[in-house]
Amino acid sequence: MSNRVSESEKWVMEVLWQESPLSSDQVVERLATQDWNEKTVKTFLNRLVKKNALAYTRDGRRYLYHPIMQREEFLREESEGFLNKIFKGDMRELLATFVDNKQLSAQELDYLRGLLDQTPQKDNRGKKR
Amino acid sequence: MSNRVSESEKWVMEVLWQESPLSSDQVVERLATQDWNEKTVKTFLNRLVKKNALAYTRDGRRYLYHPIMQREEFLREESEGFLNKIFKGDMRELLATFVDNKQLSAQELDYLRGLLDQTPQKDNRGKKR
DNA sequence: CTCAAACAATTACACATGTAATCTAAATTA
DNA sequence: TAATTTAGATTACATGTGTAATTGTTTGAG
Repeated sequence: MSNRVSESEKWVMEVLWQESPLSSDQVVERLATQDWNEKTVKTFLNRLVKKNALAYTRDGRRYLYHPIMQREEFLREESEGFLNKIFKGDMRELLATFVDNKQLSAQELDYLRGLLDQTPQKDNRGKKR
Repeated sequence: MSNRVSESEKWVMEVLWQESPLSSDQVVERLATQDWNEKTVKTFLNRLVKKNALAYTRDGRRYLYHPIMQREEFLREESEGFLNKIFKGDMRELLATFVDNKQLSAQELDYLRGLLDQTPQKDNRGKKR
């Protein structure tokens, strides 16, 4: 089995990133909008445990699940993968496609400008790691 | 069969976006770096034709392939899908993740600032195209 | 203590994808 | 013309994913 969290599985992760630990039934409840059978959700919980994205503690006869993989880590990995797969790692083309085709709102543009203004650049000193 | 161009298939598309029409052998040549068996590439060509991403004309006993789907269209769709799947359509979070985690270079930042300065905003009147 | 309810674990099955091998028909060559 | 080559067409098969149903097991209700 791959170790990657699939699209459907991601919805389960989102629930648990928002609130955890939760029992499988609680996860099912919170995914009512997805209109999945309870069994389906449980399959995803199982697979996510096997993928080391979730873990659980026992609570009597049932499990309480909590994330191991963190949301930021997930987003970072997916973003990185997407950039490489679709844009061959060319950030400028990615940005151009988004900025160009998405017709960003004034707010999004301002937000982005703000980000840029605070963003330390790659060649800055003081970046530890 | 899904109509989506898969990751491997995309490499074939890239070749033909760059230069077309090409015979299958020519495509194989240009994909030498991928280290795929010729049969594998042929499979991808076939699937891409079925998916209406490629078409061909006959040239004697062989086919000359050319793209139907355009690169910009592909990038736009993939970007849109990624934004929705991973960031639930929240452009700000996407941008934040990229800007934050990718540690953009000074050049990329400048490039992005330039894009922003010319980008017409969503609520602008006179949106042409 | 026995049995049913309710969990989790296991199994199922179709479709997509990666990765080819085999089959078939047409063209080339002997 | 018969045999061989070769291109495309068809088939193959494992793994991942979506989507559950079935089986096994523990615990609470009688």
